[in-house]
Amino acid sequence: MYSQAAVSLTRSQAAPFAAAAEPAPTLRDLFKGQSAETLAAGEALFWEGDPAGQIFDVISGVLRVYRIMPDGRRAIMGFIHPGDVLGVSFQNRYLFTAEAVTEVKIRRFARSRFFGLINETPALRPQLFAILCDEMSAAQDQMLLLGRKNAEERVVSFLLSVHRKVGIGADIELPMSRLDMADYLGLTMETVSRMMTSLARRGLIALGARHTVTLRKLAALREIAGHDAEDEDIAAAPARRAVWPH
Amino acid sequence: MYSQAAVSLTRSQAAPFAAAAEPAPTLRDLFKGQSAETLAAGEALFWEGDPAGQIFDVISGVLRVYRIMPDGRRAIMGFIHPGDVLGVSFQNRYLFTAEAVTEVKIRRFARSRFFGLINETPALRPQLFAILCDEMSAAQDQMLLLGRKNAEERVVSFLLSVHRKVGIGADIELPMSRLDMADYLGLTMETVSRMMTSLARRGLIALGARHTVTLRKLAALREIAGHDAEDEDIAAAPARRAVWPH
DNA sequence: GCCGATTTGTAACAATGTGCAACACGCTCT
DNA sequence: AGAGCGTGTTGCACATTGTTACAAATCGGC
Repeated sequence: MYSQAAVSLTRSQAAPFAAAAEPAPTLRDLFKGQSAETLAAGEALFWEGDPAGQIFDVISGVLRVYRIMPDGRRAIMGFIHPGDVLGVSFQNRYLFTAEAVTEVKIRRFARSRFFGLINETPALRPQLFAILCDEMSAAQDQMLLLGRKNAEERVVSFLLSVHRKVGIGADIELPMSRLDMADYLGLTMETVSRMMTSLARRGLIALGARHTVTLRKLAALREIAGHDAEDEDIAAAPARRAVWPH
Repeated sequence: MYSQAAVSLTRSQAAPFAAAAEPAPTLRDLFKGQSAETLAAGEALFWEGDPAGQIFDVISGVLRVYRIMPDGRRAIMGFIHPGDVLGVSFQNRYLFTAEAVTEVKIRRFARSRFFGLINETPALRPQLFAILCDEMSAAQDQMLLLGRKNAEERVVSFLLSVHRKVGIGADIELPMSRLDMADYLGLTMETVSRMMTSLARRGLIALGARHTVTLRKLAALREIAGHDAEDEDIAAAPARRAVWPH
């Protein structure tokens, strides 16, 4: 579940590098030696405009990344989950703020060292490229959602994408607030709430404890979301192999 | 003017590579040897789902890149201008259709060869990275626009971004139709039309021949667009130097 | 330079989503 | 267990944008 700036490597690194001379390192291996840090819910990891000095491996918890307009309007560009790498696609400065939604555990890595290793290690380059392509792909999905889907479609698309990313059976956890969802989906808190209620009333979902939702009729939900969303599992999986394009 | 998948290198390649042993090649130099092709207005360069076999250097003309929903709704992800490189940020397949808005001249380059050269030529790698970062940055701007700006702000932001990209003095050319603009801005043709009329009535812009607009009060327009847009000239320019992050 | 086709502009009306306010629910603290 | 607070829900009036329909302007041929 992200539209931006972070991409799960659990899949992207799945490519077979058996042919390489030494055991091919994966990007996430780089973080192995780094010590873990903990952020409390609500704490910022970095701010829009900060010099982009580090990249981050998310071990646990969820973050939101967002930009704010001068008058206070907020647009959340994505939610960052465990397994995602955050802060890669910047040149000089971070272009959004990253903030913990829940308690979060991360590992840091200096960008200079990161790009030094990329430069020295051919096997890492397709993986970096894969991250950036996946980010773009997610951003495109989000532009389609924001530009052309109605409120219900947006909410359902969101639920399905969370389900795909971190769903356990038919249940999903939504650790973020309704306001976070609204700022991600280009809606208001109230509209999100109304859509959730409406979906529940029709038996498409069931609202459990606070942040838990059960997707009761996956097929119907996919129908509403309009292609993409969950089908991507099949459609996009091949594209996630981290092999240099050929 | 793009939100997606293509980035001008005229700026990105500006970094001084004087220190390099041999004259450092720039990405766009790669296309030098390729023969130019012409597309008529309305012709597609490639389709969403096609195997991503080539990248393209746009010499002249404008293209639109878009995705279509099963029911026909269309979301334009960006407009591609001369100097942009198109088709880079894909793994296996193109994720959108690219179609000529005007007559277009392009040069092709096989992706396999492209990435081979990237692998062999360290100086090209920061440039590729810069392209991808600029694409992400543009996509983020667009998500903010689609998620949180109203119709007037969207239209003004668009006019300013066209002005920044290809404006001559206060005049801009809008080769695309109102429908194209609408599908790019998440609005309807009629709303775009209304906003343009309203801006003209208030003297902020002047509507010339069909596809020509004069920005009469830049300051006021920038105020409406809400930060970003045109200020980026100053803010983002440093980020466009194609140096490997350090 | 004229004619038909296409695109754009305008206006009346409808619908979706918003804004506000009241209220309910659930969690935490004591 | 109960008070208090933050968060979520719901109803209603309203605004912005979408729809529909039609008029006007522009373009592309001939």
